[in-house]
Amino acid sequence: MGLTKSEIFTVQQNKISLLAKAFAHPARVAILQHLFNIDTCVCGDLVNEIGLAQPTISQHLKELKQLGLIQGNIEGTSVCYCINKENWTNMKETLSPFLNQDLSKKVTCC
Amino acid sequence: MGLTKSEIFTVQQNKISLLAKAFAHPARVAILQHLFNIDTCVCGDLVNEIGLAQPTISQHLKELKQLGLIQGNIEGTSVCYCINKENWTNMKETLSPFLNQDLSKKVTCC
DNA sequence: CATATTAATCGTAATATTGCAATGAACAAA
DNA sequence: TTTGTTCATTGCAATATTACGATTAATATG
Repeated sequence: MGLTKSEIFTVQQNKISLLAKAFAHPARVAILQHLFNIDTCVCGDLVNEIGLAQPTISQHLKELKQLGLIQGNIEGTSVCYCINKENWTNMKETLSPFLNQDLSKKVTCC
Repeated sequence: MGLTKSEIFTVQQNKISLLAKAFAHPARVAILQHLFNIDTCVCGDLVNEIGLAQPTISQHLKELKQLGLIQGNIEGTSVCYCINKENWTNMKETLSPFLNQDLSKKVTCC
């Protein structure tokens, strides 16, 4: 086994879990925070910033790019990464109904 | 390898990634949604509701319980699960600064 | 052209996660 | 006590993820 049974869940449930997976590793959280903190796009200083090897960072960047949360273009010898604003907003709109489910009616009965 | 290097990241980054991991599987998303949707606590109908075997559901419940997002008490032969309101609120407060980082200053420069 | 720089990709090893059959523990009911 | 019900735990197999050395590809620079 070890294979998630995506087909028995709704599209929304799968979407939420895929987006959450992006944040489910501290390196990816750190990468995204760094992309938010710097003024310009990042051009390769992520490897120095975070203490992981270059192929590892590259792999995390690839995952974030595949999800659309970041984007990157080739800029001479280096690649320029930045947050994809539109998709970041869409991500929040997908997660929001789930995270902000109504707690007021809930009774802590156990 | 295959071992996340938690020690090189901040406490906050690790905290965010651990919480995100709770939502990084559609079964756990479905379980939490179900606990929100029903009026009372759930007493074992999760296995019927979601199409996974009982040990699998039990395992996902255990992870959610360890994170504090749900709580459960023994109630006769069955166990009663519900959302832990306080910890759910805390979780949102932990994720919020990360998810709601300021996009307005960002320029999509690549 | 030769060399340096930067980042992606490949290959591989180690650990983590997912899923379930089998079993066990606790309790209720006959 | 015996049986049935419900859920946790164990043990195991399969897949996924994480990490990095080695290599490759692309482009600067001398």
